[in-house]
Amino acid sequence: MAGGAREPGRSVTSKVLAVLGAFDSAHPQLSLSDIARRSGLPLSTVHRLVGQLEEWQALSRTSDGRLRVGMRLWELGQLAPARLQDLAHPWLQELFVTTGENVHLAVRDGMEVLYVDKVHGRRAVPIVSRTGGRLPMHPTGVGKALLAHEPEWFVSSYLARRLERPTPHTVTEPGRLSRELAAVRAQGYALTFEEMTLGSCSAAAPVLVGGRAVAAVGLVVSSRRARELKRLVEPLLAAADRIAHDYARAHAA
Amino acid sequence: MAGGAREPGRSVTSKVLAVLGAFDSAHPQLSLSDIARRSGLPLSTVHRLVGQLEEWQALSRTSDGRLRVGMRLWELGQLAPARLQDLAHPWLQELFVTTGENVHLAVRDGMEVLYVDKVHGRRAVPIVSRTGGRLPMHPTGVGKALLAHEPEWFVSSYLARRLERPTPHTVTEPGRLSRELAAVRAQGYALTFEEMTLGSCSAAAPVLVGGRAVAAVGLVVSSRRARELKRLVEPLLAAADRIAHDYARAHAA
DNA sequence: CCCCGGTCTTCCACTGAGTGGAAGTTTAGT
DNA sequence: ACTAAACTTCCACTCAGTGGAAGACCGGGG
Repeated sequence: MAGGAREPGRSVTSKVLAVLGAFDSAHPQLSLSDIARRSGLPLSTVHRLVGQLEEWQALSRTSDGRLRVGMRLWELGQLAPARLQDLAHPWLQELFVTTGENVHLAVRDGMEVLYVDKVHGRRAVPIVSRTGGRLPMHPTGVGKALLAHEPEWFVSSYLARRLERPTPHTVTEPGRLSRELAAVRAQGYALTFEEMTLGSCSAAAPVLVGGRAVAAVGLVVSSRRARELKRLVEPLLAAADRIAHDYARAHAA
Repeated sequence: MAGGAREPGRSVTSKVLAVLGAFDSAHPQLSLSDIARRSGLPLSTVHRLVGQLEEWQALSRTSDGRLRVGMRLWELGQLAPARLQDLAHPWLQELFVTTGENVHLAVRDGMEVLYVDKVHGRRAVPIVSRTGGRLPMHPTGVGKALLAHEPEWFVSSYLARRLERPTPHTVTEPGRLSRELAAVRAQGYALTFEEMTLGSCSAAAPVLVGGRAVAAVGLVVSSRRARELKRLVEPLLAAADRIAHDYARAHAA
């Protein structure tokens, strides 16, 4: 090779995955050189790999020539274990119908919440979360609901890190946060007010199976209508409960 | 190499993709040797690739040790162009609320329909389609709605092939099928009765933008309640229309 | 007009990552 | 205990992948 295999030798597969990994919810479309930068691979290598991925429709081009995840990957992604979503969706559905608000389902992944399903109507509040998206745990309702039911050691290692502060209302002080989590455990649900986005607030309940929170259901409403959240807590808890019930039954079988 | 590079030399990337491509909606979980068989790659190669993919959580193991698409790929898939889904979802939502039936959205991909979104309640009929799933066009409502608005040459090449016959009610005779398509064009929607699955029937309407069917909206109900479909056609057409309207507006911008 | 900063594409000589047949190991079924 | 199938490991060979560099392309501003 001219430049030749200088690198100690990463496997090709890991390079392919590095290219794909360059995409995330904050960067859904990238130029060739963006990918090279973000993956740390030489441009010529990225160029070749992208070409091959494009051929298979794992990546596709936007109208302005940038790259984005292709239909083929979406299709593949749909095959991922969907037990939780499948069984929860009808209940989210029902919750949406009774409340008319943004409804979503999230699980914990690492130190973040991962949104796995969402039901929303037309006049929904502009909402940050997106199916497949991630957010930190402490400023979100679902995040708090999940965090409150994690073991002690997990919570303290979460709090030990520097916590992001997306709005002035975000609670980042460890002492106050753990008192809040205790309250969430006690009352069975979490409330947030403009802690993630100015203009919206949320209520969330954990889906508890055998004492563990396997997921959380959240409602997001405009902060003008924050007082209405109280009214919505009951159906929210009911939905979380139903999902937990179905989940437990599905796992017994 | 012991056996060594006998093959003329496919790129590693293509092998990775061949492994992923072994998964489809009919085969969401596969054993190592299933993958080898389906991808045509030697077992030892598959073994290594799968190991690397697993490490990255592109694949994961089921409880019984078989492989399935991992969370990471699902997440990635969520980044795929979702304009259509995003804009259609609220209307599907609304259609579900007014009808209470299985609602889904499909597009044409090649000679098949690809289901891209679905809203369903609890007491839904067991339904074959699944988000990300594919079905042939002629036995499904959405398929007929889409096919009816394809250009002449496409329809004839579709009809020229040997058509599957999943139930005794499936219409496969080219003459009769093209007469049906003409009727669909004339009345603006398609009806099917147990053509794909015994026990369920459907109504579907194309989402027409500039004379082209960019997608189709479908309703599936139990065949016992087939007569009720008539009543549901009106909201169905309305939903398809709204989606078409939003779509056209989004594309103008 | 030309030059500059950026992005994308092509080239090519070298070499180690990938290869796959075969042998060994574990698992399941009879 | 025997058989068959699925899985894992091994290893010598070699070609697919490599990446630096040079070239093409595209605006935009002097």
